[in-house]
Amino acid sequence: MNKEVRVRFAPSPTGALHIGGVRTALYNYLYARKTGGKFLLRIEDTDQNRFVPGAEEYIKGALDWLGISPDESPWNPGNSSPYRQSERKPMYMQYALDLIEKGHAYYAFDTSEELDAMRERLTAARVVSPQYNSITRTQMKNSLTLPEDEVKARLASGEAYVIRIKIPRKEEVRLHDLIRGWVMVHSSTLDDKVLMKSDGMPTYHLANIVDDHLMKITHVIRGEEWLPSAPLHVLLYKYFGWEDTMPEFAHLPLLLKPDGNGKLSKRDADKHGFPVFPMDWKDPNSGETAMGFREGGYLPEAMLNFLAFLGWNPGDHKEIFSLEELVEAFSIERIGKSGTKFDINKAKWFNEQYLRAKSDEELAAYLIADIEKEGLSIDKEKAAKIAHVMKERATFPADLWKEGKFMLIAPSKFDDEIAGKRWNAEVVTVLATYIEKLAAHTGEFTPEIAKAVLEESAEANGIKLGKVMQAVRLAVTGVGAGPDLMAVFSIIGKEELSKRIKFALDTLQVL
RNA sequence: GGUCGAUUCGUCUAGGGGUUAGGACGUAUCCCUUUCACGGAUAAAACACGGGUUCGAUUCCCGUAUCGACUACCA
Repeated sequence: MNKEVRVRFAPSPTGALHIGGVRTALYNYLYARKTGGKFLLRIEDTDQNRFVPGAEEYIKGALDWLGISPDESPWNPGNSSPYRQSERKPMYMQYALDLIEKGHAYYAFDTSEELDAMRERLTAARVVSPQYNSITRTQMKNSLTLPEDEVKARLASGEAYVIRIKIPRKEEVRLHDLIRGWVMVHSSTLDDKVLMKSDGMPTYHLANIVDDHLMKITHVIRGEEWLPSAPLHVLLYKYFGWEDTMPEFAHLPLLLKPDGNGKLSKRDADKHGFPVFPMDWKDPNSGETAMGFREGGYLPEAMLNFLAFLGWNPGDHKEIFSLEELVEAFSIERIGKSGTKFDINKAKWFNEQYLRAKSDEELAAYLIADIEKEGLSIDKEKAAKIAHVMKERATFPADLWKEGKFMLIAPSKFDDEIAGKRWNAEVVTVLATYIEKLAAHTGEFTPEIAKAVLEESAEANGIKLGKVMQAVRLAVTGVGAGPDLMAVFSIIGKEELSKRIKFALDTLQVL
């Protein structure tokens, strides 16, 4: 009895895929996997004016990066081809005509000037919401008001026209939403939406219903911004006679700005310096590049985890979920109703968790790439050691090198504040002794040995090691903070260490 | 303006007619430590308001307020 679940993500290729869209895709993916169903990607490119080159590839790339690639899409079609609405163009007219035949739609010949004039007239007459509806359509140029002959003549002459849905004057439209329950809307508040545009393309409303039906979509999971037009869609299913197979609806809460109110937008990204797009996006028109999470150093598994929790939660206290675990735990019932502010701090926290969970070897690869970008080189083993001591303090892979540069590059200057406070005759004595003992030492230079030798150097001069540690760190790294110093010594190696200490001894003055 | 939706710590949220209203991020303090970070511990921090219903409401109902979405031949 239960048919296979089929869900779709249906973005329009008008630019970079917004992070909110990515979450919608994720929820669709999770639901499909959870139920053993299929996740399809349909490109909604019915607006030829807004087509942006590269946007389709961007959408595909973003989903691939996150590992939530669709089961059916323009690139790996299933049995519902084509997956681009522009390529499905020839299919829609017959459905619109069917609606006209049934008396649920009509031709309209009004020019945009006439539409504007109508709205102005209504506004002037203080009509609350000026729209093309059951009242106003009686005063416009359409197949409901014009004589049949004239309509035929106009159509035959190739005059531009649109097809509009004929919304009933008085009807209660009931809509069931899996997240919000029953929503009731009166048809008098709906307007006669355009179904077929004058360029022969369907609008979203028509295409969406026809395609979802033909593609046997069982659940429509989309953003809350679609809730107001959902009653129209319900009406369309009814008029087509597809009520029995009408999909279930689930309208997701919106992603909001981190401060103030409103939908999260690119402006917020610029304002707060965090991305809202999954990957870098170069706008082909303006030439400007918008920052992406991927290039910003966010790990795909961290993004997935973070995004999943924006509007959904498993109901227990577990927070770190792999994709597989998300699939297992996911349910539409546990999706929240209210809008969610975008908290980049939480995203960073997730990133840190996943970064630390990675092996030293995996992290070393990032480190090596960054190091080679600067024309330097390092062997894998050493890179892994650096990754090991640096990963606890990194948020992004790039931090490994950014914060750990001193491992390969000797300091050329020293933090003045620390120097002023900590650099003294005792340190100089200890370090001078240390260099000597280092030179005498043979064999492997482990952190333990580095420490033992340093302790000897201090004791030999009757000085407590703890008192001079900060200054020792300063001498070798140039700064007052960093990972375990003895581990650093071991990684740097005896020779380099001695060199750095000599430089410090020559450079820093005891006041 | 109209229609629809939403409302628990600063943020993400759990919960649900009787609870010390729980967790996480962030913040603060303490511990660990040669520093910073990690880690551990602790703390401050919330049921928008007003009416009902009820022995009892943060929880159910109704209003109000606030916020949001939508209001195109865009999706």
